[in-house]
Amino acid sequence: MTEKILVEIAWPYASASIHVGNITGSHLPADIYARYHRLKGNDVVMVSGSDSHGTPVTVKADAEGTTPLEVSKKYHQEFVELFQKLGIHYDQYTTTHTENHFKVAQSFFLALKENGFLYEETQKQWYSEKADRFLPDRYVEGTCYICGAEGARGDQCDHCGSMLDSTLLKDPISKMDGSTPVLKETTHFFLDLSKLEDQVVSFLESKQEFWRANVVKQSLGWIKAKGLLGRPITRDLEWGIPVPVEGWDGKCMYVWFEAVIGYLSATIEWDKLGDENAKWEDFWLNPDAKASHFIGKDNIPFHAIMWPAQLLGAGETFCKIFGEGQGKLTLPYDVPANEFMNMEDRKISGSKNWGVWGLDFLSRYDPDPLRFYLTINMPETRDSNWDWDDFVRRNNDDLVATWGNLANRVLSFTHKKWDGIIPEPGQLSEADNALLDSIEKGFDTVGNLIEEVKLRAALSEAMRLASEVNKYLDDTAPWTLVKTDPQAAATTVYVAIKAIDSLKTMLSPFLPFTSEKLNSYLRAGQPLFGEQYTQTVQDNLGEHTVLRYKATGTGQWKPSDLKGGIAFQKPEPLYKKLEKEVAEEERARLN
RNA sequence: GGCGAGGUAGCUCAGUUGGCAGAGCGGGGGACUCAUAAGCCCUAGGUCGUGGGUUCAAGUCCCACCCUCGCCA
Repeated sequence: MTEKILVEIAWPYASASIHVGNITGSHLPADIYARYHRLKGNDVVMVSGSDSHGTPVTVKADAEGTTPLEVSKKYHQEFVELFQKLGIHYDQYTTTHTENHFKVAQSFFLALKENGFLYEETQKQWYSEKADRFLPDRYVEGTCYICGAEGARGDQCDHCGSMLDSTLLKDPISKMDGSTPVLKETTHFFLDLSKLEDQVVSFLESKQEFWRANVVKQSLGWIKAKGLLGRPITRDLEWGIPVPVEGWDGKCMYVWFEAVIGYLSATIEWDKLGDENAKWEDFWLNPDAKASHFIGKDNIPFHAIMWPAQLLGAGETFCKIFGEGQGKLTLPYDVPANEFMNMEDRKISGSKNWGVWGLDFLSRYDPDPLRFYLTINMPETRDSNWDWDDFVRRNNDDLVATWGNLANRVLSFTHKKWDGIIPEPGQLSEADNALLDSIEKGFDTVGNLIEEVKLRAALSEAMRLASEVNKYLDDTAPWTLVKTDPQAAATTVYVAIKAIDSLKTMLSPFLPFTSEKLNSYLRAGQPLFGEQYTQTVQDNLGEHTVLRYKATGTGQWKPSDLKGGIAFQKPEPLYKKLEKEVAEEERARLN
């Protein structure tokens, strides 16, 4: 049965470069999952985009003396370039600053309003008369009213660790312009989460056996602690999506509320730009569709509590207001949140330049070694650590030695002794069949692990199978056999090539570039995967670039059916060994 | 402070319902030579964060504490 698989990745803020922690946290696991399902023949749509709105973008623009639009466009272009070079195959990577997203988000807002899940409330907030605007809590500094420490932020005091009520902060100063802010009343829309609490709780309870423990337990624990309270969904901002209600000029939707709606709007944009087979309704109004959110642990409450609440609240009314489709919006199938990756035992930090940035890495190294290291070290159950010595070691001792060398030794040997033609096998021995059976079972084992998003284990299992082929070769020793029994040696080599051809498929979600290269040796003109391309979209807000995917791949998640007698080109090594000194050089780049 | 996750071999991590502590890599030794001095075989190693408790039996269950990370509308 063909499944509808929606793969949704947390939207990166268009105000800072993407580092290895971001990649291993969400984009990479999502891509591996999506590629696997594409090979399985399922209908996959993988969506995300740049979060163009929000305070970080505005702050960056102020700092650089430019506009939020320019800042967001610059980072968006950078992200699109990175995903292409790293092979993150988005069907639709867009931005939140599009006419389409505005319309979807506003319809969503109005659906919640019509269904009675919004209310208005007036609160006091710091206001800079100098800049003529309200200040986000974390951009107000002052003296902590609990411990008396200076330099406390409006939302938290780093000295005593307390969460603060920003309006009680003493001697406040605006971090944006250095002025002394004043408290001013402002009215906002709130999402009435208390009315949705019961539905969210039963939704989470239904996922208890299936979702990762940290996701379910943290979410249920949060709700149990205080209950779900109303939460503001609008802010006093110029830059963002206007509140679609008369008399609300100068107010925009809060990004936490608006950005997650991007999953829906990106799918709708994908539909509009695609052919008649591309239907957003198949993924959003279909209870059997499987929608998974790939996020970091900091984002759990927004995807496991807020977003389900938003979807439940909008319900069938969204379609009515939006004017397309009919039915209830589908709730998430899974939220496989990852923990964090540290850099050389310290937290990754953009401002301290402590990290490895995706594009910078790819200017010196190939994408697959990065994907390999980030997968085998993925922070699935606890924080993990990027260590340059470990990177070099994993590259040389695992990737090159176990898998790269296996492919190279077999293909080189065959090319030398059989003139570049895969030999015809004779009768298969017990050992031959045992190896091929083992590999065949691997498709189920590895596939199931990927479906459960246990990607470290999945990759380890595939590597273990590669190791099994190495053992098989040493046991059968075709380089000796070829001197005494050429037909037996031919059979052995054929079996080994078939095993490698299968492993290439099994590893291709993880290592797409080198798998494609290996595949091209054996099946010229039959690529495993499709192609990425960019497209410029014009609308009332200007133009934006989207990254899209053309599904022209021929790869299938099943054992090799390669026949003897096929000519193949002389192989080149798939990976490079790295000098040990690389680790020292790279560490010197930090900070 | 509250909630959640994590703490197991030198390193990175597995350990399902309690039942003789596991893997990969690194270290030590060996046979081979197709291969990127890669691969294969053998081997060494651990007070399972700490302290109590339950049990015939605890990495696993209970209590307290320590450390790391995240969240707290």
